[in-house]
Amino acid sequence: MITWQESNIERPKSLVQIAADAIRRGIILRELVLGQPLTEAGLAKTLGISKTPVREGLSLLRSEGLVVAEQHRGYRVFSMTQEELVDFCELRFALESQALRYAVQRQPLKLAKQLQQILTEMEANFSPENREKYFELDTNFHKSFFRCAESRFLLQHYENINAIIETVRHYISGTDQATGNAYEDHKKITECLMNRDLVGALGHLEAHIVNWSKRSNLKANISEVIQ
Amino acid sequence: MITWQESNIERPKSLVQIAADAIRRGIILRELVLGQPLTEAGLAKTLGISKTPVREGLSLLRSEGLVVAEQHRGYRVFSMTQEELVDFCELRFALESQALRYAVQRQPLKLAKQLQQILTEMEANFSPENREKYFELDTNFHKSFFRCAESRFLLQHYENINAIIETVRHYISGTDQATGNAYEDHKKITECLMNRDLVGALGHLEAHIVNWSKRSNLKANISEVIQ
DNA sequence: TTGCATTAAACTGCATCATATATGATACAG
DNA sequence: CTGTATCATATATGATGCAGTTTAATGCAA
Repeated sequence: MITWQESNIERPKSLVQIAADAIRRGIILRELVLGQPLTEAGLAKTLGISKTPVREGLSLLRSEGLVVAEQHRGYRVFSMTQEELVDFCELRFALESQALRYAVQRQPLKLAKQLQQILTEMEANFSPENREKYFELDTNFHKSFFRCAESRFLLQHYENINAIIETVRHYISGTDQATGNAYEDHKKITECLMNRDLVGALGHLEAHIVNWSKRSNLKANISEVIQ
Repeated sequence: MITWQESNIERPKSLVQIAADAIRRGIILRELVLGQPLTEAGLAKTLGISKTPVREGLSLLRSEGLVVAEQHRGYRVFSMTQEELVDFCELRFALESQALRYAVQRQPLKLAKQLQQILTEMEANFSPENREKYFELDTNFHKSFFRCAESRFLLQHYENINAIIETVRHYISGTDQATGNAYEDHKKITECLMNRDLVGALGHLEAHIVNWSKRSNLKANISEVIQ
C-alpha cells in the first residue's frame, strides 16, 4: 500500500473541498443563481457523493458568505440588494485600501511593476471573447496590493470575500463601456502610484470600487431569475 | 404538537452552535491552550454529543482562525508567533480604521457619546477583580466604531476575528501598567474625536493596536504550556 | 367560499457505522 | 547498531439511516 507521503503525487483533495469548489464555481458562473435553494440531497446526488461532505462544504461556503442557511429550512445561494452590495464594498475597500498603504510602504517598485504588467495584458484582452481572461486580470490587479503588502491575514480575508466579488462581476452587465471605465480606473490608480501620490490612488480606488457596486444591477438580475 | 414558530420560546440552538460556542469559550478562557491538539472523539465525549456536530463546529472555528486542521492529522487550537500577531493586527487595524472613518462620517455624536460612556465605566472597573468586565468594555469600545459605522459586513468580519482578539487578551500579562496604557490610548482616541481630529484618532488607534500586539508575549506563554 | 385542523412529503439535524490515512512500535535485515 | 519494512493503533473522513421540524396540501366545518 502506498501512502501519500511516500509518493510525490499531490494529495487528493478531500470530498469536502471538491464539493465546496464545485458549488462555489457554480455560483460564480451563474449556474446556481442568486437566491436559489440548495438541498443537501440534491447536491450530493449531482456530485455523486454522500450528504456529509456536502454539508461541510456548504458550511465552508456559508463562512464565505456565498450561501445562507436557516435552521431546518435549508440553504440558499446568497443574494444582495443594491444597498447591501454597497455595504459589502465598504468592507472590500477597507481591506484593499489598507493593503495598498502597506504595499506602497513596503514594496513600491514591485507593486508598480506588477500593476503595469497587468495593465498591458488587459489591453491585449479587451475583446468580449476574452472576457474570463480579463476578469482574471482584474482579480490579479487587486490581489497585487496584498501580495506586495506581504500581510498574510489581509490576503487571507480578501481571498475569502473574493468569491462574492467574482460572482457579482458576472452579474454586472459587461458592456465595453463598463470594462473601459474599469480599465481607466486601474490606469489612474497606477499612474498615481508611479507619481508617489498615495492619497490620489486611494481616492481613485474608492471611486472605482463604489462605481463598480453602483453599476451592477443585481436586483434586476435576481428577479429575472427567481420568477 | 407545538412548533417553534407558534411558541415564542427562543429556538434551541443547534448542537453545532453549542459545540462551537463551548470550544470557542474554552479557547478564549485558556482552558484549551494555544497549540493544543483537539480530537473529534474527545470533544464529542466531553460535550456529550456525537462527532458529527463537533466536526461541523470545528469547521466553523477553523474559518474564524481559532483552530487549524491538517488532513487526517486532527485539529489544534491556533497559535501565533509574535510576527504573526503583528500581521494579524494589520488586518484588525484595516477593519477598525475604516469603521472609524465611516462612524465619524455618519454618526459622530452617537459615537462620541458611546465612547465617553464606556470610558467612565472603565474607570469604575479598573481593579484586577473586575478583569473580565474590563475586557468586555474594551471589546465594546472597539465595537462602537462598527455600530456607528452601520456597515453590516464590516461588523460581521470584525466579530469573526474578535474571538482571536479576546483570546490574545487573555494571554497578555495583565499588569495594571498595561491596562493603564490601554485606557490612556482609549482616552486619547476619544479626545481626538471630540476635537474633530480624525487623523489624530487614527494615529492613536494604530499605535494602540500595534503596541497591544507588541506587549503580548505569546511565545513565552505558549512554550510554557506546550512542554 | 373561507378559515382552521390534520396529514403527508421533503428536508435538515444528528447518530452510527465503515473506510482510509497517518503515526508509532516492533521486528528483521544489513 | 542502524536503517527499513511491517503491523497495530489512533484519528479523520465519508456513507447511511433515522428522527424531528417545516411546509404545503388536503379535508372538514362554519
